[in-house]
Amino acid sequence: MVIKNERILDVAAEVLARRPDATLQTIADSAGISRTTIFNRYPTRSDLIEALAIDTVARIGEAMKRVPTSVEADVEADLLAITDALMPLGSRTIFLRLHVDTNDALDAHWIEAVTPLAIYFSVLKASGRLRQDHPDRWLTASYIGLLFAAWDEIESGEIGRVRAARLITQTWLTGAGYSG
Amino acid sequence: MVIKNERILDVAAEVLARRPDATLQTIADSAGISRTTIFNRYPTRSDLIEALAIDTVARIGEAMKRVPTSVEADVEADLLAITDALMPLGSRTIFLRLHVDTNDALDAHWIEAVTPLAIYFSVLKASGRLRQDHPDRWLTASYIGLLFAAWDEIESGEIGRVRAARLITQTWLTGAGYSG
DNA sequence: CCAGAGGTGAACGAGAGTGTTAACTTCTGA
DNA sequence: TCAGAAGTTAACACTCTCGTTCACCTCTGG
Repeated sequence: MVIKNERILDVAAEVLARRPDATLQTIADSAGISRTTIFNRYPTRSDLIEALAIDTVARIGEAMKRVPTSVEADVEADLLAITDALMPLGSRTIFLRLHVDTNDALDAHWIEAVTPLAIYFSVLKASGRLRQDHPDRWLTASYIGLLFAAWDEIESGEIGRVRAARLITQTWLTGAGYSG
Repeated sequence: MVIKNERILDVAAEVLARRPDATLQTIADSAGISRTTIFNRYPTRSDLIEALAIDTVARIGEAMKRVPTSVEADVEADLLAITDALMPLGSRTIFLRLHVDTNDALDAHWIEAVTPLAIYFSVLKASGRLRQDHPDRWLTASYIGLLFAAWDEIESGEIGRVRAARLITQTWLTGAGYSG
C-alpha cells in the first residue's frame, strides 16, 4: 500500500504536539507504518520536523487568507470565520509552538504565519473600534492564548470546534473592548 | 559553598520551561554547579522533575490563598491580586504544563492547583455577574490561556509583570462579560 | 502473470544522556 | 585550627535513539 506523506505529517503532528521528544518509532507505530518508511521520506528527524513546520505554516497561511485586508461592517463574522478556519490546526500549531523554542529556523516561520492577524488587529484598533489602552502585541497574544486554551479543551473532549470558535471570538472581542 | 535546593529548582524551572528535554548537565551549568551535586539531591531525573512539580503546585497554592471564598464587592481588585501573585510563577507553571502531558502523576497536581480558581469563577458566574452562556470550564481555561500568553510576552521582554497582570484581569473580566 | 516500486523487519555502529562510584578539593563551624 | 560536610572532576557501564544498510515480502499496473 502506498502511504501518503500527508498522512505521515498528520500523525507526526498529533504525536509531537503531545510529546515533542516522541521517538520516530512511536510516530511510525501511530501511523501504522515502519520506521524505515519514514526514513525513506525524511532521512533525518530534523527533516521531518522541518517538513511538518513548513506544512503547518502553509496551512495557517491558508486560513489567514480569510483575514480581511480592511475592516468591514461585520467584524464579528469576519473574526469567527478566521477562527473557524484555524480550529482544525490545533495539533499542528501546538507542535510548531513547542518546537519554536528549540529550533531557531522555525521562529521566523511562526512569526510570518501570524503576521496577517496582527496587522488586522492593529487596523481594527486604529479604526477606533477597540479599546485604545491595550498594546497591539497584547491583542495578538491574547487571541492566540485563547486559541491554545480552546485547543486544550477540544483535545480533552470537553467542547466542540464550532462552540470553541464562538467562545474565542466572543471572549476576545469583548475582552478587547470591541464596540460594533 | 552550600547550595540550596531552592536555587536548583529555580534554575531547573527556567531551563526546563524553555526546553523540556534539557540535559541535567545543562541545568547544572546554568546553576553554576556540577551534575553530581544535582545527583546527590535528586538521584534521578524523575526525582528532580517531581520535586519541581510539587514545589510548583505548592507555590501556586500559596498564590491561590488570595482567592476569596465568596464574591466580595471589588471583584476586579480581587482578581488583580490573584493575578499579581501568579505572575512570578511563569517559568514554573510553563514547566509544569509541558510535563503534565508526559507524566501522568503530575496531572492530578495540576488540576488540584487550579481548582480554587475554578470554584471562584463558578461562584462568580452563579452570582449573576458574568455572562451565563459561557461554560464554567471555559472561564478557567480562558483565564489560564491569557496567563500563558502574558508570560510569553514577559519572557520576550515586551511587557512588565504589573502591566501584564492588569491586561489579563481587564481582558478576562470584560471577555467574561463582567458587570460590576 | 510478472516486474518493479514500495514497504517491512532485522541488524548494527555511533553518539548522547543517565546513573553511579571514587578520589580529590574547598568551605564551614565548633 | 582542624574535622567533617559539601562540592568537584573524572571515569565507566548501560540504555536509548538515530542513521543506515540490506535482504525479503507484497501489492499494483502493464
